[in-house]
Amino acid sequence: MNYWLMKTEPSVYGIDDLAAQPDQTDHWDGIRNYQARNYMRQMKKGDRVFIYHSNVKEPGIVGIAEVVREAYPDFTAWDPESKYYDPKSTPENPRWDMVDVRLVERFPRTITLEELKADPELADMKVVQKGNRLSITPVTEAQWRRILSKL
DNA sequence: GCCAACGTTGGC
DNA sequence: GCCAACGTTGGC
Repeated sequence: MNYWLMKTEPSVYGIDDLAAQPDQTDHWDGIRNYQARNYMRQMKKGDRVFIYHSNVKEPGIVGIAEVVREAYPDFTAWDPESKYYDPKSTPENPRWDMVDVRLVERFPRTITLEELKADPELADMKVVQKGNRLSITPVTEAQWRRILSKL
């Protein structure tokens, strides 16, 4: 099993939106960055994902989801009405993928970016590094446990 | 709202 | 294939 961190802006789609879905399961669409897409393609059923809220007063990790369906074409790229529309992606030759995730746990509090940055053991995490914009990053098992221990 | 960092685009 | 211009991300 592998671990990941996925960023999202709660004003667009947050953990509460995931919680509101039937079976608390939804597809994770809108990834339009090749590196993030490639990470997503590596995700396996059962992998665990930290849900991270960005662009808010207190950015940080708010809960855990689980991969329930591995990468398949992101159909929002084919929809001219979608904000994620990409005319270069077609059903015949899809450029972007998504996965399905199910909410596992909503944390009682946010594990803030500030906390993550303050922990030397987490200095290698992409999310604490300056200028990082990648919305999907791998997390090691040691980092995963370290973060959970903060709750 | 600002702006640094970064990815992508397109002219050459 | 280079690189300037542009758009986006996301912390602050």
